[in-house]
Amino acid sequence: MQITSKFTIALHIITAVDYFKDTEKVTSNFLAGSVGANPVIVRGVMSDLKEAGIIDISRGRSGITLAKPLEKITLYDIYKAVDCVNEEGLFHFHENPNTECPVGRNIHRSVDGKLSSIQKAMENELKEITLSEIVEDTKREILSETC
Amino acid sequence: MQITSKFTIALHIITAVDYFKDTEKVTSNFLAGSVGANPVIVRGVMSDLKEAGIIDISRGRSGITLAKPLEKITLYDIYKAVDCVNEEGLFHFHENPNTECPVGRNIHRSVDGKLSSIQKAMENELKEITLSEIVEDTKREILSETC
DNA sequence: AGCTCCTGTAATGACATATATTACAAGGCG
DNA sequence: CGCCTTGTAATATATGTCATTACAGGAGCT
Repeated sequence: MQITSKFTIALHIITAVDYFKDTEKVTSNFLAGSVGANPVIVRGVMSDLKEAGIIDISRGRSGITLAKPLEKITLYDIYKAVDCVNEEGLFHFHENPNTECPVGRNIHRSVDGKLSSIQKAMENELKEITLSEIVEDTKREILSETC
Repeated sequence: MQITSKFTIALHIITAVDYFKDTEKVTSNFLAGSVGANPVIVRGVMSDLKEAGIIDISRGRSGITLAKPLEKITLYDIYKAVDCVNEEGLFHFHENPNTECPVGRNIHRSVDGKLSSIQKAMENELKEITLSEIVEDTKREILSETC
């Protein structure tokens, strides 16, 4: 079980949009080349990010730009935008516990709250990290390569 | 993306083993009836729990017993036992970032640590909850039914 | 205005994973 | 010894992810 790679692709896209904004025309094809994925996948992620108000997209020859400053974009925003986890939650409860069994009838109620508080704990961590940290770290890595 | 239902099935199994230990012969078939899943699935989870030293299984006519007191079993133990998340981690990094692109070459390094600290945060929450809480809560729910 | 480049999106296929199901071998308890 | 149970392989189905092809439609450039 793993969270869809659309999540890390989104991080890659935003980082690349910022990094190349002055030197390249940033399009889905360009990004697909950097990410190593199919342009259609990249467009799908772009679409999610646009809906979430994180990037702006223009159809002509302009390319993609950030709609917010990097410090105002958190990992949680991305996580929500690309729909990492569905409405049922991170944990998948088995579907058909037997309602004729006292345990089967009640385990769901007794466990649900605990599981969603665990999920919330993870989501709160996601809210603590902004894209500016990721972009800064990546730039630092790039600089230290050349030494 | 969701964590396999083997996790909640394991919680159900342990709760039922404790709840029925004095009144029923607890076998994979009996448990499968309560869980509402196939006996083979239940045996698979049982097998995982046995390997992790959480339950004891005998093949004869005995059934299943807990190998540890409930207070010493945490959700994290179960999570590890049923292999909810593989070695690569909770997040799935896209496989082929372009090494000829400075961003593609470095994003992995810059993001990895952050993602694994988020995963750890969730796992730490799992360590905080013991099976005795779950069993107690379930029993409380069962009692409050009859009012 | 027209051309070109780009995004938006549907349709399809390959592949992996989750769960169900059948079937049978093998081990322990009475 | 015989029965009941677990252990496990093989197979089927459903679902989800990602790749790929194809094409319609919008935006800017000339």
